[in-house]
Amino acid sequence: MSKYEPKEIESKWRERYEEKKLFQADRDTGRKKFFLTVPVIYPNGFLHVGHLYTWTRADIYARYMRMRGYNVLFPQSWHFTGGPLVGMQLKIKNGDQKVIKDLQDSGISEKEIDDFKRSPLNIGTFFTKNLKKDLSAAGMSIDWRRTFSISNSPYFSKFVSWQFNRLRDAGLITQNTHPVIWCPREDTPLGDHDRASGEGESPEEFSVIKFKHEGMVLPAATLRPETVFGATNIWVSRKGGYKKVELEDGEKWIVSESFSNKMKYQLIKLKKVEDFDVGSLIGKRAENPVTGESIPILAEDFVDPSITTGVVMSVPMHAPFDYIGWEKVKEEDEKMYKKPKKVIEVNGEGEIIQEVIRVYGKNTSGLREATKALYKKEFNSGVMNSSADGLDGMSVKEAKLKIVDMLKEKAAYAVIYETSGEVICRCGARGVVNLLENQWFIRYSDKELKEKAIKAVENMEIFPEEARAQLLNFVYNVEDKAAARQGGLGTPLPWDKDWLIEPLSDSTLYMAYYTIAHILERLNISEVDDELFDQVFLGKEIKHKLATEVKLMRDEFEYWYPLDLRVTAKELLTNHIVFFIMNHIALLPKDKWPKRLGINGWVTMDSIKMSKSKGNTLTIRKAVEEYGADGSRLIASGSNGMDDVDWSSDNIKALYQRMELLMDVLEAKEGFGQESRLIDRYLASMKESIIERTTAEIEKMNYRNSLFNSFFQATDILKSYLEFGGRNWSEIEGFISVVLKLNHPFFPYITEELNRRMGNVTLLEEGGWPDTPGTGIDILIENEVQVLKNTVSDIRNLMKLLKITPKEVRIGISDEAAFSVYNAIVEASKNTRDIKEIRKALPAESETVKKLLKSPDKIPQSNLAFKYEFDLFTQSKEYLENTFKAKVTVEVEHEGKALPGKPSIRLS
RNA sequence: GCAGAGGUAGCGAAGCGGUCAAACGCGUAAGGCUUAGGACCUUAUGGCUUAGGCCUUCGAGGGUUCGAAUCCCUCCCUCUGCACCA
Repeated sequence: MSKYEPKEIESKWRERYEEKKLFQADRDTGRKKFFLTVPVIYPNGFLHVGHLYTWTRADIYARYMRMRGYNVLFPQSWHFTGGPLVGMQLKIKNGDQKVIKDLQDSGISEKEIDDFKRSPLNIGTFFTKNLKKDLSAAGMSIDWRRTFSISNSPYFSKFVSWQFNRLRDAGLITQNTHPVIWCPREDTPLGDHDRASGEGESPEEFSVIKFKHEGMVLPAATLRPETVFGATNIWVSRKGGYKKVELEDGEKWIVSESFSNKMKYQLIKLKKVEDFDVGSLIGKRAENPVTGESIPILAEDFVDPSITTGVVMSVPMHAPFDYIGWEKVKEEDEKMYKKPKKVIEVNGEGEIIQEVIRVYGKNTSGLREATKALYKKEFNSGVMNSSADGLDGMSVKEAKLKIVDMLKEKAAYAVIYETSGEVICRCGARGVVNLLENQWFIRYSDKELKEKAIKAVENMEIFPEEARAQLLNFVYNVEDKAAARQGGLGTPLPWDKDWLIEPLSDSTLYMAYYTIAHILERLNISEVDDELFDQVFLGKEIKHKLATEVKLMRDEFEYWYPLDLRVTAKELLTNHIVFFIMNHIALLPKDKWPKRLGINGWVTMDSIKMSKSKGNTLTIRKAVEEYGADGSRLIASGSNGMDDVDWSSDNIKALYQRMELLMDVLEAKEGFGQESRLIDRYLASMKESIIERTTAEIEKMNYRNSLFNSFFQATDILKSYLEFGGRNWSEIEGFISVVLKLNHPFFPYITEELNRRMGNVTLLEEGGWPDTPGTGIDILIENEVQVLKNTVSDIRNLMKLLKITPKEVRIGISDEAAFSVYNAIVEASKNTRDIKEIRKALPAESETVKKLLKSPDKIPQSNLAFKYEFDLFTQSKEYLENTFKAKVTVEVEHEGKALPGKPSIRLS
């Protein structure tokens, strides 16, 4: 048994590839080009095999296209923009043990960690260096000469500035307010990764309805303003302090102390703040601005003064908490407390409020669930009833919009923001919503841009096809995107240097930058300006000081662009991919728009998505160490489309085992000869069939199907060939050589090694993809081998059934006449399954005809050949005798049980 | 709710109008190989069956067809996304 040692062999080939600079792609107008990219990497940790999945999918395509003769450019770069690197630096500096321990655990030295404290860039450069090593070790055929770091390259910053200036020229930049979650202590935006808890929470818009009480406003915050018709009372809390605040316009609001502190973040300016005894309100009454009703003000424990205003309107029939509250107070004060009424009807539901409370229970978490369920139900299928004066018969969705107008008209409406759940900063402070003023947006909502984008997506090639509908939906719904922020790393907005362009917005067009990076970054930075980029990317007349270089870059861009394939995981479909497409459309002419997308799912480990936060990662480094690059790359064949795939080391073992089978065959070369048999045709035919199928699948990035054919099927077929007595070395050699080529994109090293062991001197890169005219495909022999396999299994069945071990197996093959009847029936049945019709096509009635036409729906669709069937069985006698340890005779049967494709079997 | 995907043997997963009782893999069982175990190889794995047969299956129910896991209708269920977070 020849054991394969990935480590040595892989590094041997890697060195050779590097020496020969096989992955460096230069402009070559004599060759067709293929340009593909994967997203830039955020270098704040090691990559895991979840990432490897995406990269390998791209690399396979790169290698495939290279074998097809294309000049393939596959570059890779880094993304430093935003908060994570800065955040990590701060955490290390502050001695965050978890972060430090993680770094130590992944083998990073104290000296390096110390280095990280000094600058976030040190972290980035450390990881870029190491990640580059890991990706190369995993066999990525990347041209590293064109690499850059977004937010760590002044040249790239010039490029982004140019991009934003041009977006602004096109009227696609606008300014507006924008809510973000904010740490009031550190006075910075509070991104997910900076949170001790509350990951995924986002700002939520609340309506404030102004209830009036003695010249003061009780601002009740709600997500469901349409239920105001059913308000029975106002709740406040006894737990927190309240304030009376005076707004700029003179309105006096009673709000919780906590809210009074947050109002400045919501751009509500306060003239005066004074303590207020909320107890003095209890039992008093407030006026509902919509209905004019006077309702009591009561205290209730479930009101949390730290959320929104600390003032809540009670709508018992539409809010489980309120319902429970009402049940408590209704006895006490019957006369001041009117009976609650329903204002929303849900078709087919009766007392829905009681129902949800019954189902979910009366404890706090139950009521929370009940609230969610009720909101969902009423929002989606609720209709306002006659208690909602003016909105009667309107769906809740409509009513929600309408009530806002009504409230505005009565000057009883305001908007505030609150976090959708509790967010705690790592510094310990509770996050608030900050309504940022003058935030810069990219206007992705622009109608013309959207229309173009939709057309572009419709015309793009997308693998898998399912992703298209989703993507169209996202493009259709995309809104303006806040494009700049304060803090972190990034390129300043060219016209407003206080703002830094945020990570999703500075990485929409960088694929174009790859085409020129290696030239641009050699120039004198002070000479790199907007005109230069206009001339390179937009084809403006070249009259730059650096005209020679500009011309060079223009040529590069013209040669390499458009981007032929973008490969990403599915989570980027909703944001990055949309922005990427729209920026291309906004800035570049149509012939430079992206052509193809490849979307994939995630990698799971025991069915849980692999991610750093879940702690179930296997780094690329470790995977390659343990399983070899080829073995690790097997992950790419996990799925055809966007399905998630599970990391399985069992499959990797199976891969190497099968590869070793090929090695064994190669080593046994001396045992084979030139003897030519019928089964050779089978191997030759299957070789071409496999080429055809594999090519069709790999072309569409259906790697699961592709590998199934090119490797697992192929090795099975070779096994069958040998079993059935195939001995022709040149057939075997030709077959294995094709198998190696077809699998080279997946497993570059081991295929390269085996190719060498076959005595081939040329590298597979130069060998080319094994195209086939398909003329060698002989479907008859493929069918007949199947007949042989079926017959073997039938014999086994019979032996079991009869409980005998035969001394002799006699196999009867139908005569030639029967085969021509059979084929005539097959042909005829392609047009009709009407037995009478089929009979018409046959020369004469016979036993064979009768048997074959017994059940017309069972007539196979494949033709058979007498000569093949007879010869195949005859030539396989040795194999059959070995298998059954019995004498085997094969004879032609003129009258008997035998049917074409179903030889008769007699055991004795 | 909207949008997308999907429900197939113990499990994972193909098949998407006709050799389908359903590829392939895992699991399980038997045999071989081994001192033994593992690995590996072979075979079996819906039910019944002493000559290759029959019966019931592809979420449920209807329909179209000579023929349906595959097409159409209705229903039930599951998963993913609905953003400004990288």
